[in-house]
Amino acid sequence: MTTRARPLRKDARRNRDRLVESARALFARQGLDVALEEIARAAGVSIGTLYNHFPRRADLVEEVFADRVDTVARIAEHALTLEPWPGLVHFLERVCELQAADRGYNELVSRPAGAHRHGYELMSRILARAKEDGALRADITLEDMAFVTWGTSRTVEAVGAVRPELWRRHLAILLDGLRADAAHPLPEPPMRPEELARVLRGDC
Amino acid sequence: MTTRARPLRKDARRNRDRLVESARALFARQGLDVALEEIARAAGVSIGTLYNHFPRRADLVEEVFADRVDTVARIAEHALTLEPWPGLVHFLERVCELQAADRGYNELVSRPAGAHRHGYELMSRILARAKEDGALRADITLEDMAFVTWGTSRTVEAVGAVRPELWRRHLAILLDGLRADAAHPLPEPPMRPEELARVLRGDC
DNA sequence: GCACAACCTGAGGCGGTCCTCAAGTTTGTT
DNA sequence: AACAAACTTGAGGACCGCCTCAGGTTGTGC
Repeated sequence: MTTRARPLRKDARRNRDRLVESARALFARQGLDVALEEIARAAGVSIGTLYNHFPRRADLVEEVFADRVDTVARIAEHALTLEPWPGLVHFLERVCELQAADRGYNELVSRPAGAHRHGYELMSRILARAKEDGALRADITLEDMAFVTWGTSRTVEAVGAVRPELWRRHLAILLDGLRADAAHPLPEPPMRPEELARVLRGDC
Repeated sequence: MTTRARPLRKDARRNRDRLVESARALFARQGLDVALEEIARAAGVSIGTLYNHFPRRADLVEEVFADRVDTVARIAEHALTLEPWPGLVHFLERVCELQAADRGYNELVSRPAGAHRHGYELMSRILARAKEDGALRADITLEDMAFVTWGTSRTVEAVGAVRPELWRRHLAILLDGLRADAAHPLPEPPMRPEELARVLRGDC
């Protein structure tokens, strides 16, 4: 957590908030690689001030997308109130909607390096329920869900300008591939949790 | 075609070949955004010479990946000699292998803008056969194959450093989603050919 | 072996982003 | 009101990749 020893001076607080707000808007529209100077300009603040508050770009990114952790958790909790399979579908659809609505978030979750996946425990439960129900194939693991994120992320970004909702078709095909009644043996063992971690850290 | 009125002078020919060769290697390892100066250096040639032969980066990219058109066509032809469903599987696996083996090619086929998809007619035949056979679901179109490319492309690039073959698992799940026995109604109508063209052109 | 066209060279200008820091301004405190 | 600490400012240096062009070099045809 970013609890500070001293509270910020009120002008500093204001500037910081403006920076986060501008960054949020620009990340959403233009992705995570916007020029920092542009963010500062949009916030009506100098580039030096931006660096005062966020020495590294990653600090700003983290601040901007901190709320997404809660959002995903809430989605997951709601999914758990539905029937097992529809719950899984709902969860994945809502997460993809987040990706489709925010280019920066889409890059964040799909780009190895700097990504952190949310709501592990909740997602595990969603999967476990769907498996017990017999709807989700048994050979799918939590780590396989990364394929859904990565797969749709490219589609979302590709078709965004032409037909923004088209990723739903891609996801639907993928979902049919997750159903127990379609299951054919999978090649390659699933990612071990530690392997996924390395991927997300962007190890080389 | 790049048939020239005059044949190149022999030193020019040599330099051009070296440039293409160096570019091929660097694109494969580092992606399409390598510095042009680095390519020139690797070719033992000045940056000016690179610009003489390839005024725009796209010219160089096109030259480097020209052979892929034939490669994909050959894969498709071979796929047509197999049983319908295994033929489709084989085709998609081989194309993904190309993506996995060459970062530049992976970016080229998956990145809207500058991409051109190969062997349309052949791929159509592969799909048609698999549908007639009853293995491939009937509501899948040629344009849906873009989802396979886009989907696996991100996975390929994400897991390349950790477990290069892991995309096979992603592809297998996707393939199970393409099977007729798994088919559930799809949301969103398929891309119209013209929509796919716009996506690949990178329209905004 | 001469002359001209074809080709090569690379220093340097341009535009862009990152990041720093010394000097100036604002805020909270006494 | 006055002071110290907190904060802001923005010009400017460093780096990078793109691209040009005037001048030098090499190959080819006669």
